Amino acid sequence: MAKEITPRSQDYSQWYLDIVRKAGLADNSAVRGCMVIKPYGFAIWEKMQQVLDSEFKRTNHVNAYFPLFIPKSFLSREAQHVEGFAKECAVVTHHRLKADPSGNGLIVDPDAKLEEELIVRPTSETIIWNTYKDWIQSYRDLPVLINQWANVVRWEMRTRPFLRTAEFLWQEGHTAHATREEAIAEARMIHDIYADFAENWMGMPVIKGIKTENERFAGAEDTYTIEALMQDGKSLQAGTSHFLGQNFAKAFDVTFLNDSNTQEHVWATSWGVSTRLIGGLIMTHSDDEGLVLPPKLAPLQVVIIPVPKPDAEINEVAEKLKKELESKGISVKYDTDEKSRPGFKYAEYEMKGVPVRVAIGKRDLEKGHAEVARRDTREKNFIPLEGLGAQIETLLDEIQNNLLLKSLRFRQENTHRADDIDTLKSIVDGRGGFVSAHWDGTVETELKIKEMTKATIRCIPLDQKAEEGKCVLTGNPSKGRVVFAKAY
RNA sequence: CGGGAUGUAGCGCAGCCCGGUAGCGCACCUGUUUUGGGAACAGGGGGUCCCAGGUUCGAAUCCUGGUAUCCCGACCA
Repeated sequence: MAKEITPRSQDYSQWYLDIVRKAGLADNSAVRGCMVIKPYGFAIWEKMQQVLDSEFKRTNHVNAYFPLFIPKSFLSREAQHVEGFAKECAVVTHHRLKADPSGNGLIVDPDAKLEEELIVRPTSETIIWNTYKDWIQSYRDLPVLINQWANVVRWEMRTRPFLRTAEFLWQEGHTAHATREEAIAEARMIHDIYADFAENWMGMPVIKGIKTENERFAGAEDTYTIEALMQDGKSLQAGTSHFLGQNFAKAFDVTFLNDSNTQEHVWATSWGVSTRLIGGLIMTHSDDEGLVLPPKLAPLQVVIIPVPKPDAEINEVAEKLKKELESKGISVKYDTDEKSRPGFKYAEYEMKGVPVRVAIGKRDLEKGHAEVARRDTREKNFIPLEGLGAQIETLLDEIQNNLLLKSLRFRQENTHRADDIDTLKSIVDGRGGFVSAHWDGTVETELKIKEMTKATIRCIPLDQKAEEGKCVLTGNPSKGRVVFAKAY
């Protein structure tokens, strides 16, 4: 029994915080709203980075790095962009401290005030487009396909580890193109990469769609989003890819000469996923016993536990199995710590979401088998030592598939249709989930529905079927259903 | 940024009302016995009681001011 994790049924938020804490993913820090990502949590992020980074490179992107600070004036160049971010910026006003003349400690030196304040980047469009201006002259300079791995700061009023922190880690891609079509194709391609990553690596099914005017990125013409349904019936925006049109090119005066010698503004995209994905990963699979990780992203895939403690005979079998698994590219730990007993270790590794646990004791050796437990279903089986490595390899694939199937089933069971506002409200107020409903396409209606139900339009699904209908609120004509849900 | 609460050992808390040598559980260290689902016993270490001022012979406790965090709202990847 997991004695320290609050059950989901009792308090979902507390459960989430318990998992983050007890699985050793992150700690609160001395800084409000900022967390310390601990080695185990960071290892998951590193795995995510590896996969995404190689996908970006496969699609011809390169990495670069731009400054943490942005001159205040840059932010105001693009009108909607300022509006979207101004309220949550950390600002640097001085560059020096000095001893407090009236006692101990330090004060900000008033003589060290900056000419122009610097904003700690909430996102890098402005500093990057200011730079692109110098890089782009001709259609031959295009496209520019750059990604950066960075931290950003958004001064949020309320924070939760991974899901919303004042500082977070992410990647942000910023691309420049000669044509509208090419930029849109780029934004869509990245959208596909994000969706594939969510499903095939995280085992987290997502709805691919477009944001409504009200929900889209400040400064974008279109925002493509992936939305995942969490266990508590809320939706998590897991990644976005924006078609920025010529907004930033115009704001920063980035033009190029096309092949017929005319000046044009560049077309842009930007796209990002953040450490928020880790929050999504937790809330998609984990249970009351702790974290559950899909094998493809688990820092440790298999743990071998000697029962009750290591000895020469067990060590030999365990080490051999470890080598065999490692030769298949599987990460393995043989836990020879003699201070804690097997039961403690079982609970510990379940808490940490290690996909497969192998227990080997004297009795097992006599019978020529080992006890293999899978974290996702918590099933245990005795499997012959002969061929055990291959069995485990298969089992890891099975777990990966099972987690996706399970989440797909959950989403299916928690996706409903609503044809009137009362139904919409009762679903949202009850178990939550995705609600597919008609909407008349106006911001006013969306806001009114939000006010009444707390649900927002998560997206207009890309695979939206043309379907004549009436808006759930106004009864005005609608051409297709959109997805409502409460959001994180 | 509005409403409410809380800061005492690494973590979780009691003590405060009614001022008098700072405690409990977990964790940690040492030892012994244990060991197939979170071991037991014995001994031990660890504290600017959020900060500053005040009242007092004496403050974790009372008073004033600050500050931080958490919860509920509004705002948001």
